[in-house]
Amino acid sequence: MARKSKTQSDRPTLVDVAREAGVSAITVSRTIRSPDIVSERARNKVEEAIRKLGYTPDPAASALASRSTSTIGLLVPSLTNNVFADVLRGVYEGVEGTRFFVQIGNYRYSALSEEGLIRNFLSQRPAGLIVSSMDQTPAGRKLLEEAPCPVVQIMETSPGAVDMSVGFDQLEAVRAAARHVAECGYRRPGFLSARMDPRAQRRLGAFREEAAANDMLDEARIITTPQPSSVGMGRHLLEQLLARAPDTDAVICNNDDLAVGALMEAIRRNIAVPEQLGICSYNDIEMARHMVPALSAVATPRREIGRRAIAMLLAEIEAPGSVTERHIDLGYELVARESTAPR
Amino acid sequence: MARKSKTQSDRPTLVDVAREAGVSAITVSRTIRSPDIVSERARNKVEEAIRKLGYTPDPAASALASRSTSTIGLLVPSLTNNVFADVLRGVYEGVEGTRFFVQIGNYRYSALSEEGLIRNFLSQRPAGLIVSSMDQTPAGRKLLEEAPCPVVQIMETSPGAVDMSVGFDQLEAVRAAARHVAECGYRRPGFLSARMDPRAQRRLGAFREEAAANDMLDEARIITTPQPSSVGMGRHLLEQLLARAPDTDAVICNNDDLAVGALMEAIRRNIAVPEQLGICSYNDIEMARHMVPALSAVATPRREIGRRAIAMLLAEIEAPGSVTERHIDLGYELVARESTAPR
DNA sequence: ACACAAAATGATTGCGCTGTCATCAGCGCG
DNA sequence: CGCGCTGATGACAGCGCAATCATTTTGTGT
Repeated sequence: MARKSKTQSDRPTLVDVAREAGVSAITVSRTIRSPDIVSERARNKVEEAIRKLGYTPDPAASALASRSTSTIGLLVPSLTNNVFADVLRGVYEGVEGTRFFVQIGNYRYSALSEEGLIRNFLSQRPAGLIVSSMDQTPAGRKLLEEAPCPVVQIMETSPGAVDMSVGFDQLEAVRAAARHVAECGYRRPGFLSARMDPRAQRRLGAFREEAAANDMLDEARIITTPQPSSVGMGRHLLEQLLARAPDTDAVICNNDDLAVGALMEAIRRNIAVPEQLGICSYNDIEMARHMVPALSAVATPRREIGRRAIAMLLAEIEAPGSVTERHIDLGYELVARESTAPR
Repeated sequence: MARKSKTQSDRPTLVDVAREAGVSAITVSRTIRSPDIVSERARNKVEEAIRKLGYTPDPAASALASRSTSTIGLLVPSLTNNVFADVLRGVYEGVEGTRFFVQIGNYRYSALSEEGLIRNFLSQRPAGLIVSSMDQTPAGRKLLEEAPCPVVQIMETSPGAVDMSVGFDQLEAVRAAARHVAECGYRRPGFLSARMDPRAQRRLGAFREEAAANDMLDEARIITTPQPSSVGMGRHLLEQLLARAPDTDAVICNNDDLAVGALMEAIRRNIAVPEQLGICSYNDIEMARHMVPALSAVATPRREIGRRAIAMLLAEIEAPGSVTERHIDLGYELVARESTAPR
């Protein structure tokens, strides 16, 4: 207990390094955190000692003393969803090589557990937070507003963002899909959607508006399920759609899984795509373009969202207030391929 | 500086709660960590005080004092790969509701950066570690052997596992695929593989053996690339294969992306699957069974691997040495569907 | 050579919690 | 009625680092 740490079988500490290098502990701390304010002589000695002892800083002690960590919290509603898998990749690309690391919280599309996770993350004094929606509970929102760290909300555009945001106009993107289908000459489009979280609801709303504007809204052609999205679900939903409205001539799918599933179901039934049935997907993951026929889709910048979110966060962490462009709209792109065609 | 923490604008501490509840700080600590050794009276008072003050423990202080965290490190070679996405889901399912949380490290199929990540994670005093291979550098392996926490190696079966392991026999699984193709009567099978990490290499080796045993090994039909796997890559590799060996009558793909890509390329070229070309996939992600034709595949227990790995880890953390079954073989399953058929 | 600013370094203290013992109350039992 | 025992509680120190302020060294201009 009273032994000097040197005698402990444990890892070396700052003090051990300091002794080895013949400097004070704080100098060691400084050569690690801001080498430029330490003389070259001292720096060399310290670095040598660190190498010799195999020293690595204890993040817990650092966090306690400095009252902040190198953790960036990332809240996503799902791990299953390909969309967030892509966002995640972008995020990890962005943190790679920095001193930060990411911790993922999955709130499973439950605003309540999202609130819990926010509370939980915040209690860890994170360096920054990325959250995947604007749909927090009032308490959750308040926590974010008062968070002692930068916060980036992703996926959608700014209205109501707490601090910073990166995304695109999801509603406009869906409208673009509906418009595209209408412009191709399809007159009786359906809409398939799984997992009806608030964002999916809003997208459906946007579809309704745009369809109505083109005088082709028919509630019977809107098929949704609260269950998770999957290729199998896409097949199932198309099956339902065709049972309820056999004369449907196009279908907009709320994501790629569903679109692939719908396409496969159409092929099984010998329904010609795009002639008898147009299919337009949402998000455009890599496989969509390789299907036969290749899927038309609204491409969304998922990976880029992750990258930019991290970039903003890091900039703001290094120099609070330095980020001037606090709300980024990355846009979307309608990519017409073979699964829709002018008729 | 000399102010009592009460005056600080900051969050309440253990001491604040203790004062509020009229007990000592350590009692508060105990009611949080092991409520059963605290009298009911004290527990109630403390819980009340915690609620009143909105206290949350500071994990950094806890980690420093107790010399251990609630972090579980998860090292994966890729975030893009669907296989690890599934493992990840299993892992997150497993930690949900526990006091632990997962931190992911992506070593991008580089044993060297894996070593760095191991070092890095270990310096955080994790509660446990999950690593996705047996292919560490010698130094990396040594670190794992001496790790002061339980370690689970996943994906493969035990030979050479450092501590615990969960996986299945990858080589036997590939052999099963080759055998299946042979049993269907295909005589000139090819093999497509992307991202030739050590595991992929070994699988290719197993294919070679089994193919040779069935007298149908032809090096010209083995097409690999160091690049990442994707559906597009699957199309590309099949294209190469057919250019080099047009009489190929079946193809075993090292994962589902490639298989889907190969299938799509075959469809584009009007090659009848399974009649002219049999396709057998590896892993069997959800979409594989929904393709037209449905893909035959060796199904691997990815999600279950994640779940079991966490389960073992948590058991071992709670009671070191309590886990008796330290090497779990979850097996695989050959699922014959439409993309292969007896001829 | 000297004064003075700037740069480099150091001593001290405390972050919030838990490990380790010591203490104390309550209880059954001879 | 006091003994020892168990279960509950507390006092104290220290985990390893960084903030703060004090001190020393170095460099600069005249």
